[in-house]
Amino acid sequence: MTEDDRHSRRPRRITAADVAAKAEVSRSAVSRAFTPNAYLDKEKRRRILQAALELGYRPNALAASLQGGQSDLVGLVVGAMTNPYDSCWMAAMVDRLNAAGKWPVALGGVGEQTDDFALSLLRFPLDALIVRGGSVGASVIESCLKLNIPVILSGRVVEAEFVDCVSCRNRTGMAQAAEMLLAGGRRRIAYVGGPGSYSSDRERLAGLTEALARAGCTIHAHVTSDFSVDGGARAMQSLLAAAPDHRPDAVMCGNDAMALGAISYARHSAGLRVPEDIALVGFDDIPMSGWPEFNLTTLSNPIDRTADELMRLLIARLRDPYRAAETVWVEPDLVLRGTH
Amino acid sequence: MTEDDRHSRRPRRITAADVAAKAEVSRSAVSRAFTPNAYLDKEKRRRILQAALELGYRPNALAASLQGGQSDLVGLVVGAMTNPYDSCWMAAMVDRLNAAGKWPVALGGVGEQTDDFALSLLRFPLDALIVRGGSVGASVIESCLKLNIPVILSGRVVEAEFVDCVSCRNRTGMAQAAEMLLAGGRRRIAYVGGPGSYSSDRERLAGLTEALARAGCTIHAHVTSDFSVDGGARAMQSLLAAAPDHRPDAVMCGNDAMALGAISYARHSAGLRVPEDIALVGFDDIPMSGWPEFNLTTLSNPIDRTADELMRLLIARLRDPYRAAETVWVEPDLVLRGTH
DNA sequence: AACCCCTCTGCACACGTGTTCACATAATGG
DNA sequence: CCATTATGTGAACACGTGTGCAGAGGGGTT
Repeated sequence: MTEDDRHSRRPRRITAADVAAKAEVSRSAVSRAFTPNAYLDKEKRRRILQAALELGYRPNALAASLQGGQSDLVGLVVGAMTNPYDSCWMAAMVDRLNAAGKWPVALGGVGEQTDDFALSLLRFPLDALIVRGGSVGASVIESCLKLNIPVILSGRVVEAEFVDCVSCRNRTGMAQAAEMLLAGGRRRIAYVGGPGSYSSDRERLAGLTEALARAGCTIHAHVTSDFSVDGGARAMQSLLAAAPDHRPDAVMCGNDAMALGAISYARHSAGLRVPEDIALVGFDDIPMSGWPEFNLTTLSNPIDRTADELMRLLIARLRDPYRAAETVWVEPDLVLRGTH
Repeated sequence: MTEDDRHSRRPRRITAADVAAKAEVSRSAVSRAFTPNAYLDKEKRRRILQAALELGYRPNALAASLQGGQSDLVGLVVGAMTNPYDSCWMAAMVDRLNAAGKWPVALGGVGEQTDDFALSLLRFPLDALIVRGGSVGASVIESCLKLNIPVILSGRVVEAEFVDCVSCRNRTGMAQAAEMLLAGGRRRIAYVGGPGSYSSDRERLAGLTEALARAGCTIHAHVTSDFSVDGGARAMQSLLAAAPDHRPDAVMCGNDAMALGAISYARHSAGLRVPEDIALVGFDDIPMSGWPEFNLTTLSNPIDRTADELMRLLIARLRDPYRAAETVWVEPDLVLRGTH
């Protein structure tokens, strides 16, 4: 060992062999001391655990997982973590995974770069990969399946073996909200959506379009944005740039974040009254939407229910890797507040 | 292999041996094909990579890390992920860690349970553990050091070998804000803090107390809450329960989340004008505080700067595990908006 | 005494990878 | 022609763990 090595090389982790040496037993005995139902003399086990405690020893979970068991690592691909819904979703999932003894390896961001990251993530022997929305491409899912890593999707449905899904019924939910607006006399209904690449966004748009068609209307305007608060404000700005009698009398947003930005712009920048001058409806029912400042009418996209189902699918998949793929549909509820 | 095994046992992951068999080369050659500067026939490497692509093979990072290298796994302990500041902090860290080729293993929650979780997390050979605020106890830090896992703290300072820290100058920042309120004529200044177990909260309270003392004042009231929006609203409710001439004319909050809840309660439930009837100051400058609905005067606790420094400390620590512990202080800026 | 069961223990292996080592072949230089 | 170097290759090992296997005792039963 050179001088350089001694100083820059990382110090070794304490191993079972170190504990064995200190407790003057074999290395096997140390391993057995940490295995609940293994034959081991009581006194010996006590001595080993004592030595382990003093040294701060913990079995290396990675080395153990090499033996063919589970690694307890679960990939968690979140979309845009600055988005309030995604961030709540992540909090809910991290809590549940921790409680179930699983460890989420987090991956954020959106776009092509995320695909590259996700592929690097697959270097780890994950028990499963949980993906929020359309944050990764089909190639990632394909790679997972080749590696025998089960995939669980939240907010998107892909029909494939070993791919379980939880999704909200976007179309019927959106239609329900549109009918409510029509019943309230609104006729010039605009839609502020996200990038067309998101299937959830396409479904929400479809639900709106169909409900309007049933009432003999068409969509008044369609602006695409980016699911962010600022993006919602910009979208509202462009909608209000039309001549006054061509302005929409209601705006449905693809998610709550954009709806909040839109409300803010309408009230504080355009000086409009909500809902008197213009109605606004969101989608997701994030906590902020219930605050008195916004009091947003929206569709609930229940995170707790979704997270519970995701965990149920995960556990079931780990118990039986060959079970048939399952898709769970979650019903959105119309939450009537003060902006319609 | 029994019938039961075939159906319930998890399918094996593709290994280098599988690729070697398919490409009709030795397993060593496969390993070399994925090592940039290894001697290997060009044509052979091409054939191996082709076979790997078809099988979807990826080297198992865990097995590789057994050799003594880095695992590229970094523990990331977040406090309350539903808290907007913590959630922004997490987003910033996850993005940076991904970009640096590190993988955050996330752990949320607060309290004793978190300590247990954190200890389980240490079963993995982490390159480092990054901890936000006071979310884990001293025993966890001690365990890390025994296992030679470096610890990096954000928002708390612990003086110990191999423990690097990034912290905001809470005391001077808070004092600066208090002086601004005093200069504006406020005299009955109350504080809404978090649980006293948080050192950042104690420092903020100390800064306020000192500034008041210099002006010959004392703190008007001190309510402890939980750093949440709802908690801020409840705290404001209890402050306003006093007889009108004993109500505070200014409230400083331990973080922005509580300040937003307090504003909301003051305006919508108590019918007060902010800042005419009562001034409000927060701490953190989360994005929401800049929205026109709130327009909160606050102290910036710059997340980008903090995250950059945390990453710098991480990289430096991995490069030289024996370097001296370093503490970085980040200066908060007073952000004057409309609530003071 | 002969036999068996139960408890306890250490050796040895497997897991998947990167790398060292010894060796083989080809190319180059004199 | 030989000597030297450059390039390519597979066997073997180390990493840290859990467990199968065989053996060693001890105690009880026939």
